[in-house]
Order: sequence, then structure tokens, then C-alpha cells
Amino acid sequence: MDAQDVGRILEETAVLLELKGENPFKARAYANAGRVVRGLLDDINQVVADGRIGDVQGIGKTLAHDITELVTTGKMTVHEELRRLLPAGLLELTTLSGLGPKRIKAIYEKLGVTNVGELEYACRENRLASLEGFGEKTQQNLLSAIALREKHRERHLYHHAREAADGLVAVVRQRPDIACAEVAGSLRRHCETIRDIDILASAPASARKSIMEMFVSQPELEAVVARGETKSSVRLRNGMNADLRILDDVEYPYALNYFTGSKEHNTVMRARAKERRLKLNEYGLFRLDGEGCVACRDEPDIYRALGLAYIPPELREDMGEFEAAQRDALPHLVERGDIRGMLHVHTTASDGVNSIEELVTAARSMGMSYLGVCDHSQSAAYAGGLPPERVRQQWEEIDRINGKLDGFVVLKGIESDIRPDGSLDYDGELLSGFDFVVASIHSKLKMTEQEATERILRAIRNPAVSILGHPTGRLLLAREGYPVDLRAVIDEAARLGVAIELNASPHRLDLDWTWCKVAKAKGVKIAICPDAHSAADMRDIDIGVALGRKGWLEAGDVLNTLPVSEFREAITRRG
DNA sequence: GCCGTTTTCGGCCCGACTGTTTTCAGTCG
Repeated sequence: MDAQDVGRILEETAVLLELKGENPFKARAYANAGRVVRGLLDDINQVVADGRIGDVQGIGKTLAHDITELVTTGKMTVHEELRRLLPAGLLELTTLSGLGPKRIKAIYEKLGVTNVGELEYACRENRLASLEGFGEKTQQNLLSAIALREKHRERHLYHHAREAADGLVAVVRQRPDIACAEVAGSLRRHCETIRDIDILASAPASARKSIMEMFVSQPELEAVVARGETKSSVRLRNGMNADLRILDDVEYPYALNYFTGSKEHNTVMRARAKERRLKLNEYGLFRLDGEGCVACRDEPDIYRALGLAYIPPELREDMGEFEAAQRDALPHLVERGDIRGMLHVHTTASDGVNSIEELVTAARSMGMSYLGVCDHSQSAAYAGGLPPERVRQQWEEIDRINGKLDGFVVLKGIESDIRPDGSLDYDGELLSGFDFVVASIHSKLKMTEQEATERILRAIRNPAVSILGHPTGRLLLAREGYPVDLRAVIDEAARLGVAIELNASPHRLDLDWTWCKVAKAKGVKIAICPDAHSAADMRDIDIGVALGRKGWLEAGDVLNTLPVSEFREAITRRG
């Protein structure tokens, strides 16, 4: 059991406690413990084994006992009891926007609603409107929230799919008779949300039956949907479907290309083949006149045969990649190793779980040469935003730390709230003391497009602002972003020399990859930032890079690939 | 449930918004 598992169960316990109507502070203690556990730098199993878990700030006697029980037995009594007491469907109700623990408790107790389906039915029967504390509008809003959820029902966030898929591929690769195995489909194309996991493997026909046997009998499966010698489908415990296809070595590159897609990309590929009197499908590239097929050892061979430079999977959306490949003008996509600065990282000063020094250690181990601390600003009171005097304290701390560091720099940043009128919540003097300012919207999200756009434009015109944070505020599969005229924002950012964030949190991935290309074309630099609230979250930078690549970004388009001296220059140029 | 202490209880994050009410509870960030 790892820290993420423990964190998840602690957080679920917190939600269940709230639903039960327990002391909200008790619930918060569990939620907080979950967060703290996820941020532990040492292995949780080791910390528990050493008896050090109770020494961790935020974990007292009871939680130390509960966590120890969980780590050693895989179960936690408090959690088990709560799950026995409350219908499992109540948990999913908490994912609906506008519905918190109090209201869920009310509809459960007064209307007997135990899951989303029953809630929808109750709304349609107009039973919520007559419930005390509820009304017509709330009922309508809940129906909209359910509809939004329905729309995203079968999709999953990139990092969840990635983790599950990598695990499955590792299992398949353990078999010595497997020549190749990799993830195909939308995950290979770095799409931000994924429906199914597609895995392709090549193995001799004689070995396929036993490989499939092994695949469908893994313990992590919820159900086996289909099982055959060339294709099996399974449903994972996390609700995802995963397909494994096994082919022979000769077919493998064609199948990999076909099952990676996108559908639109494949259509163009087949058309190009046809122009060359060839036929492309998942089994090969066949000659239409004469016989036989064009032998391709790998995907680059296929592209070459069609007169194209090799197109990386993440660009295969039929969004300009063919024209570029034909002219041999494909971008040299940014790589994780190009990133030198870890920007937009929260510390214990606001709502992060690690200290600056801990974050420095982690960032260095990830090959970074600078860290941009960005806690919340003062109006984000919910997140422990920093009033001016605490900002100055943090600056002193950063100076102290920098004095001890060699070959690494901590930069003084802030994630400054953009107020509804577009102003920032510190005065100009304080703002000018930061090395850089990320300006983000966190409140009053319901705006017309015009309001949102003007609010953002005014914010980035503030000369202190270097980076516009998560520009649409979207939460993938959960909340649409505010409507904003991104073209106008990008144009203004280009004029001013302000960078735009590609927030690498797998829940945001905002700026959307489709707009990265637009920003790049206008010369707007993109800052790929993890928006990390712990040292572990900094690994999300990988996801940000994956999406940046999908958005055609090259190292030169990404602000934090610059060495620190050039980074400083780039962000102070606007004075 | 955790923490800190003027140590064994009292406070714990808070301001804005929404939709309900007719002064405020619930939710959100």
C-alpha cells in the first residue's frame, strides 16, 4: 500500500464522516492527514514501521493508530464502519457541483436518495423543490450538474489512465515470449482524457493463448468483458476498460499505427496510400497493382513509404501534421529534460504540504536548476493566502536558503488572485518585490465571456504580471472553464510579453493543447507548471510536457526551459 | 481528531456567492 492509497482512504473517510454529520473538524483532520500522507518524502510503510507516523504534523494518536492499521492490514476500522453505515452511492454524489455533505445528508434522510440516478429521478419528479432549504433553482442546477457528469461518464483523466496502462503493459512485458508491447490509442496521443486503454503486443501465435490467460486473470480486474486469442477486453477496478491485442511481429507496426489513430489521422494516411496505389490497414501496406506489401519494420518506415517524415503520436490529429511532415517541418518537440525550472509550487506557507527546503531537494533530484515558489496571495483566505507581512517573511527565508545553495536558485514568486475587477490583491510596491507573479482567477467564476476576458486583460496589463495562470479555470470532467476569448488574451499577452501557463495538474491541463499552438504562433511563451501542492505533485510536470508536446511546443516556446539568468531576463523585460 | 497551551479545553480558514429565505445555511475556492 503506497501513500496515494492511504491518502485516498483517509480522504474518503473524511467525506463519509461529513456525510454522517460528524464534527466537521474531525472530518477535516482526516482530510488533512490524507494530504499530509501524500506529501511524505519518506516511504509511508517505512515511516509506519519505524513508529514515526505519529511524529508527523497533523497526525495525532488516533490517526497514527488508524494509519498503522491501514498500512499493516490493508483496512481501517473507522473507514470500514462508515462504509457499512452509509450507502456507497452517497460518495459519488459529492462529485456533483453544488452538492455538499449537508445537502446530501438531507436528501438521503428525507427523500431516501442514495445515488446519482435516484437524485436525478427525484429532481425530475420535482421532489427537491419542495424540500426545506432547497428550491426550484437548486433542482435545476443539480440536473445540469448530473447532465455534465453524464456527458463525461465514460472518460478518465490522463494520469489515471497512464498509471493503469503502464501497469498493464509491465505485466504483459514480463512474458519472455512478448517481442513488443505498448500503449496505443488516445493515451499514446497524449489526450487529456481517455475512454479506453488500448494495448498492443506482438508474440508468436503459439504463445498467445497463455498470454491472454494471464492477462484476464490479473487480480486488479473487476470483470472480463471478452477473451480471445487475438483480443481480450477487461474492466478494471477503477472503471476503465482495457483491450489487449496480440499480433505477429510483421503486422505489429501497422496495427500500432492504426490503433493509435486518431481516426481523422488514419483517414488521411489511407488516402495518401491510395494516391500511391497502395492500401493501408491494420495488417499491412499492400500494393494495389501487382502483389505483396511494402515491408515496414516500424512506424517511421510506414511514414517514409507515404512520403512523410515520422509524425510523433501526440501530433496525429489531422491538425496540420501532414503538411508539416511533407515539408519536413515538423516541430522538434519539447522534452522533459529541457525543463530547467519548476515554477508555481505551493509551500506550507499557504496550502502546500512541504517546506521550501524539501521542495528544493525534490526539484534538484528531478534535474531542475531553479524553483519558483508561488503560494496563494492574501485574498485566497481559504488556502492560507499570504498577507504582506508573511510575504516578507517568506522572502527572508528564501534569501537565507539561497545563501546556502550552490548551483540552484529559489525564486520569489506568488500566485496572485485576480479580483473580479481585474486588479491584483497586493499593491504595486509589494508586487515589484517578487521575482515573478503568476496571476490566476479563483473566485467569482460565473462570468460572461466579455467579463472574463476584460478581467484577464486588465490583470495581464499589470506590469508586475509575468505569467497568466490556468487561463480558463476548467476542471477536466468536472467543471467547464469560464468562457473567455482566448484569442484576445493571447494577442494581448503577445503584445505585452506575458507568458501563459500550461497548468500541468492532470485535473486542469489549462491552457488547452489546441491553444498552445495558437500561442506559439503569436510568439507567446508557455510556462509549463505543476501547480504542485507537494513535492510528489511536481511529477505532474511530465503530464504538462506531454500535453505541451501535443500542442506542438518546442523547447524554445517554453519559458521554463531557459537557464535561470535568461529566465530572469525574460520575465523582467517588461518592467 | 489535532494542536497548543495562560495544559486537558477551545479553536480549528474565511469571504463571497447563491438561493433560499426575509436573515442565513450551504457551497466553493
